[in-house]
Amino acid sequence: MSKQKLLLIDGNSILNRAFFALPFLSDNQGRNVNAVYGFLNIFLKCIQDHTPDKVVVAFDMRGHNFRKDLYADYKANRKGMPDDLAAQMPILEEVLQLMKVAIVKKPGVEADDIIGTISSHFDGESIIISGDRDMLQLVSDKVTVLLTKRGVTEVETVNPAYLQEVYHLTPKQVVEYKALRGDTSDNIPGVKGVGDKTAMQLLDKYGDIDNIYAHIDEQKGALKDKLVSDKEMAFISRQLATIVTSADVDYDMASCALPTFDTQVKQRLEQLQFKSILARLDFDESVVEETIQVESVEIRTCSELEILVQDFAQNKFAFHILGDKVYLSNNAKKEYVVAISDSFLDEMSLGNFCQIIAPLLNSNAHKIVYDAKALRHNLDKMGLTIANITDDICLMQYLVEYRSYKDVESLCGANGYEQIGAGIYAVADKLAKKLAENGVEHLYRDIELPLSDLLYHMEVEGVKVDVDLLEQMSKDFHLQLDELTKQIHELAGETFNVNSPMQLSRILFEKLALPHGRKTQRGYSTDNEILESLTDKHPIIEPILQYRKVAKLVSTYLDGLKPNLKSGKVHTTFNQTLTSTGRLSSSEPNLQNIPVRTDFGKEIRKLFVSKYGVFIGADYSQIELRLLAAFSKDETLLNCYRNGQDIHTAVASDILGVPVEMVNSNMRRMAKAVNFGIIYGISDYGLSQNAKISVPKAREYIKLYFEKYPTIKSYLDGCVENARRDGYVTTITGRRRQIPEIKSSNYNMRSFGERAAMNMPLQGSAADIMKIAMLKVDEALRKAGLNSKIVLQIHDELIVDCYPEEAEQVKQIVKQQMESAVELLCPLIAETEEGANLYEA
DNA sequence: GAGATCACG
DNA sequence: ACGTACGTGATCTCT
Repeated sequence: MSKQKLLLIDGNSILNRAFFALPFLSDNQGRNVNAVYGFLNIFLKCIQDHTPDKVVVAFDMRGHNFRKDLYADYKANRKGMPDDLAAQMPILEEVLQLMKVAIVKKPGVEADDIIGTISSHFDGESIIISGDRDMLQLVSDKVTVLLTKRGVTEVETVNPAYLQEVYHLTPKQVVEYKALRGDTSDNIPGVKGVGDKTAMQLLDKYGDIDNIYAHIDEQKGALKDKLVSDKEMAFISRQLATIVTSADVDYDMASCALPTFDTQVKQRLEQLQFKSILARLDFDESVVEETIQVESVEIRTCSELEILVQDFAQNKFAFHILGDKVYLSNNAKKEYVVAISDSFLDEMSLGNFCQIIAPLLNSNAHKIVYDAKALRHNLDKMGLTIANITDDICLMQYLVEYRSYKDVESLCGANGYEQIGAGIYAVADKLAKKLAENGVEHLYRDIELPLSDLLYHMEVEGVKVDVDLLEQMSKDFHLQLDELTKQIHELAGETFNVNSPMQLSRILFEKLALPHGRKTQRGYSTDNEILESLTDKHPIIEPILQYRKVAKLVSTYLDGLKPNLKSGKVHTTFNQTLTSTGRLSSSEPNLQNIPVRTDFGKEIRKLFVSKYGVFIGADYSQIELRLLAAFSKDETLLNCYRNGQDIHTAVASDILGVPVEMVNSNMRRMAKAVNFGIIYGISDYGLSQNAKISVPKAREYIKLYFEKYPTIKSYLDGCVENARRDGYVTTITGRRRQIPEIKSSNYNMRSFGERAAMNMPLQGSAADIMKIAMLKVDEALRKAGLNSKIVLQIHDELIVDCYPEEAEQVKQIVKQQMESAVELLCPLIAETEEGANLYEA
């Protein structure tokens, strides 16, 4: 499991800041709730901005002596809490409890000590939010402190580098600084007469107060007198400022989950009249789940299983395999579990089980499953097949709420089911309702569900690899690598690992003192762009660039392919429920990123060869730009496509104001970059980077583009508006993507949300259309009695492994079906290619 | 396990 | 003034 992120909130500090920063704010009973409001605002903002996995709020408990009694006086001197603020404490605690947020407090332990203790014991990244500068001593590689500024929602993000740069302090020196300077707001006395400057000078020279007093004779005049007379104060102050990281507090990390927003929370916030908070939260309106009691029956004997099979065959039932257990259920309250033995001597041996269950799996009964495609592969290994899968809750969940549960247990668990058999059965009903509410039943039933079946067959079919050529290429490339390595080491004057960006950075920018670009965590960036800018500066660059290219190809596509080979074929896995836009992804091996852009890389494509004779490759021409034209109804672009004109040339002509005949390749390239930028949700900086032009120049092009195509501007603005209003955007089939970032107060996050809102309808609709096309192509091939098979989908491209005698017909079918997948305001064009391997096709 | 880098659409 | 293009996966090194 990856390292978790923990958000720790200094409850009193934030509540206090909010109270003094905000004007009176009345709830429905006329009580002031300004501090609660301010607290929740910053609390929710932090969760949104920092996406923690765990959240804890720490509070002081007033009325108890804090920390060492000796110093209690100083702390007790703090201004007592105004009644108006004290009255808000229980309200806040109540709201946090409703949100199921973990609250930690303990008599005699201060909130900052609680935070210090929890963060220092937490095995992951901690983010602390507080208004108290004492907290800065906790800053480390693993701990970031967000310091509230004057207002409340503005924060200063402090990490060790920032602390050094802005405050010129190390985390340890924070307490030393306080010991000298004091802090009136926190009633830390410090040394009278020592201010900011003096404290810094002293620390700079001596490091800490022990050392200052050890060399006290080096001081003179008034400063020495002040230091000597307040020596005790300095040490007391230091102790006061020091946060305890080993306090005795009880907390359970497992219960520190993210806040939940259910109907109860909503009602309470309505009473408090927190309208803006209500507007930004997505409430889970469903009734609060409780664990649902399920009767779980073990099936031990063959005769029991036989009876069950009889009973279920007329039915609708859920079926799942996990490890050596099989779960069956036709009822949300009861399930049957069969443990399959791997010993053929046992009653419930794999053989016996398969024999009995096979008729049920192939019966007409409606089967409800989790991840049908994986299940089919699983059954394959047992020599079983399954027919009539009518629901796949994994696909359903993906269409309702993208990528929230990664396995069947968590999906069932989230719906109150610990038993997955009954859970799958019950969840299917719930999700069916949600699909209907979201208007994506058609997408589910007519696209994703049948596609799962097609993808299964594509995966099984696999792609043949020319193993001899693979060995040959691997050998050749390794030789080249050795050669290059030798050359690089000679030019560097020492041996080092060229694969290590860190070592390479040292060689290039320290040893050879070449001009460096941006920094990374461990050195200076050595990526392609930087290296290319250095080609003229040193002869070592050229072989390094070459090395990089070859090493990548060898490790990923030659050596990396070998573990995936099964009898001369590779069988990728298409992930159907992973991307946020609705695209597929491919893994083990990824066959959606076989090199194509460079001649050198293209060689790799020769490794993938047709099993039946030839590959037919078919790709959509500029599908996303066509969708942009169609969705925005921009007549200029639509006509361009209707007349079969070159879009990039047309756009170049339009925005640069030159006749089409005058557009040169450079101008066309620029227009192409702009067109891509539009699809990605344009920004001047992004375009400038990609097109290698200045930011003002990029800005100018974007401005010209939108002036020329105002309908596109308003279409894209509309996407952003939709996302802001509804919290999501949709594709041509109604597929949704939630975009919570759009409401973020963080500029970067919000901008990202806006770009995603513009991109997703285009990228996602293209994905939808391709999925429809795949189903149509597959169906048409079978109807025509052809044996050629779709083997790959690469987003806008299909690869069919084809019998030579079927080639012409296949080509025609693929093109025809792809182009007619949906009806748009402009034509959809697919172009086909043919060849014995992926290089040619 | 995270970050850097680079392969693709 | 902010600091960026959208969507992925694999491999390597270093912590």
